Amino acid sequence: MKLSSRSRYGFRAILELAIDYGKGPLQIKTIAEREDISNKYLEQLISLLKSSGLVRSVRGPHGGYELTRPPAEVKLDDIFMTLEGPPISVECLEHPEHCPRCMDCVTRQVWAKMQSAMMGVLESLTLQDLVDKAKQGDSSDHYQI
Amino acid sequence: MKLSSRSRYGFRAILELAIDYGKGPLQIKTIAEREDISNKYLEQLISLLKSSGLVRSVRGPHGGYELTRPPAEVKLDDIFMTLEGPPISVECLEHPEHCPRCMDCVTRQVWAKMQSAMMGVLESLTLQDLVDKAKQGDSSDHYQI
DNA sequence: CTAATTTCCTACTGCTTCAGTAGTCTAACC
DNA sequence: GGTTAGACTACTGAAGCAGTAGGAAATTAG
Repeated sequence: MKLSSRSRYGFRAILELAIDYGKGPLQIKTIAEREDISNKYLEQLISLLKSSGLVRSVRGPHGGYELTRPPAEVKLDDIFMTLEGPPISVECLEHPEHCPRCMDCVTRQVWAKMQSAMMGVLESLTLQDLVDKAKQGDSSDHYQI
Repeated sequence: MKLSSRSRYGFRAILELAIDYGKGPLQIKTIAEREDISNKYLEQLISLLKSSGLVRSVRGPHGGYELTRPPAEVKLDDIFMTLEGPPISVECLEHPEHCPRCMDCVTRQVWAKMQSAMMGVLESLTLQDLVDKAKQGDSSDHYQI
């Protein structure tokens, strides 16, 4: 159950968009530099976010990407589902009719519990929460000598 | 984040061992038949469980496998870690020194939360819990007309 | 109109992991 | 000593990951 770098990079990228929300579009190469991600690869990841409607693009000079909604209205589960799909994806969770013993399958209940535990975390957080935490971390740096 | 069939099969197999705990060793082919898993593949999965100490083997005729401890003493996180490794494995969670920005990385905190949410579920359950649920499911079948 | 800038789209590639399959070897029991 | 189990190693097709590459299309500035 390794987390893909698609998710890791994707989250960091959209967090940059959240931090700069309201300041106009942010370009791929800017994000790529800040987060030290390959330009071309990041392009694909952001296009995922775009096709799911979380992000909007502006083409041409001074173009780039920006969030379609304010960070406070973007829950992390939307992002995760876009980049990674359902956490703990199992055939019998998504298509119960597929497995004949599904109804009384005990292990299935375990997967379901794990899945809802993860979703609980993701649903309880918004991009704004992350932005706040990030800024909080920044300001603590100012106290350094 | 798809759950591997290694975990799915492995859990179902060790659950069979838990159900028959105390009745002597259970053979690969028996488990394979009951759970409809390839004989040879199951062999490998059980050897994983064996090498982590959860399961013991008896060779020769009337041999097979059995749990080393009673089901009530086997927490699900032991099994999961053996079969699948840490849930949401990320380099920066296991080796924080690897990433320079780890200390104030906000996304890292999200992965950590998700991981502990999943571990919480797995640590709160034992094989005995699954056995009880499975038997409960069985007895409810008896009420069918 | 044109050139520059930026996103958009598709294809390709090396690598690793998954999900098995196959075959032989070793231990235990009768 | 033969049968019945597990033990161990190697191999394989398929899929997904993590990029790389290259050009097309849109937008803006001059």
